[in-house]
Amino acid sequence: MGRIPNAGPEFAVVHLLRAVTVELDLLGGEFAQRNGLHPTDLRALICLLDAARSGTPATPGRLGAQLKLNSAGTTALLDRLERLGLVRRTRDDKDRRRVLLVVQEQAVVLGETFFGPLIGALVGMLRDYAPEEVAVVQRFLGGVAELVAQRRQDG
Amino acid sequence: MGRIPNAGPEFAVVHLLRAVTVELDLLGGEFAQRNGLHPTDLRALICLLDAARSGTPATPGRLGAQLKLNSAGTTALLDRLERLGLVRRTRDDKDRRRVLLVVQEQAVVLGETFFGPLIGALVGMLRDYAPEEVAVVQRFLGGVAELVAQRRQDG
DNA sequence: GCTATTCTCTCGCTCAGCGAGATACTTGCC
DNA sequence: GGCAAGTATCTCGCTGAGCGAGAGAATAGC
Repeated sequence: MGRIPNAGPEFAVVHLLRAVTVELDLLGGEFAQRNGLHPTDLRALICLLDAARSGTPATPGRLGAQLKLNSAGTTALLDRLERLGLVRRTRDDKDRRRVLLVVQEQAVVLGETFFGPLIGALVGMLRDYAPEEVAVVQRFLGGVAELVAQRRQDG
Repeated sequence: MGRIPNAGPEFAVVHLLRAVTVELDLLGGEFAQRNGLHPTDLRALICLLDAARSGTPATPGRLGAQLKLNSAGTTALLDRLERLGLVRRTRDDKDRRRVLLVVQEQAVVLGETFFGPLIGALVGMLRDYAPEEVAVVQRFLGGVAELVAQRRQDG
């Protein structure tokens, strides 16, 4: 092909990064399928668990925006999650137009089943890294996240 | 929450890694939509471009296996890609049961449009890193890819 | 009170992907 | 050679995720 230059450690990093995301996607997809849910459901669960952890109130609107679903798709998604007993809808008494999403215990367990071992393995791997090296990795990942987020904004 | 321990630089790395994959997924999805194709189509394109680059002959069967699609889904995917002029099907004269997938110039251009700027930005970012630091990042990403791939095999 | 707006849900639709099975070609065994 | 078994791809009918349009319910601003 030869249009995209393709040599040197920088390009190795790019390729590895892509390989990592592909592998993680596939892992997530397989886990989702084993547990009778769809990749979107798993992503939704991640968002909801993150929101719960950070104390942000979760609502259908917010979730739909994060996942780039329209309202109809979001409703269908929540119907699935509620049917599986992972989430419960509650009316917000402060603003009764809103629905608050309460993550159920089972969802936490599920998230743990998926991420727990992964985190464990990763932490184990990082034990072989010196603190400065961990800091480098951290700086790099932060940079990539920022860079990609910026590209998304530029459209 | 509190079940998943959640402090220290290792956990920052885990969270960043997840954030990166989520952002990259979303970026890919948005790019796909802008160009009238689906996330799966983009992933297929990546596989096909990789195969072309490495000289591996691409066939529907191989592609379907990589993307975890069954044969019907793979056929539909290729119909889309062919209709868009990104791929052409050719009979293999060595084994006339097979179909060889030829990536069209337009697909290369498309891949470049997506990855080119991203690679450029990443390479730019890596200019601020010392060679040893790039090596650390490389080692880390390689380790993660291997780790995830292994987890996928254990099922 | 009345209109704007905001948040969620319902309805009808399109189309990606699945399971089952058809089709075409190759390989191996007699 | 000819027939059975195996392999690669495609066709058909279906399920269901997600979209667009718009309805319903509650709030905010005048």
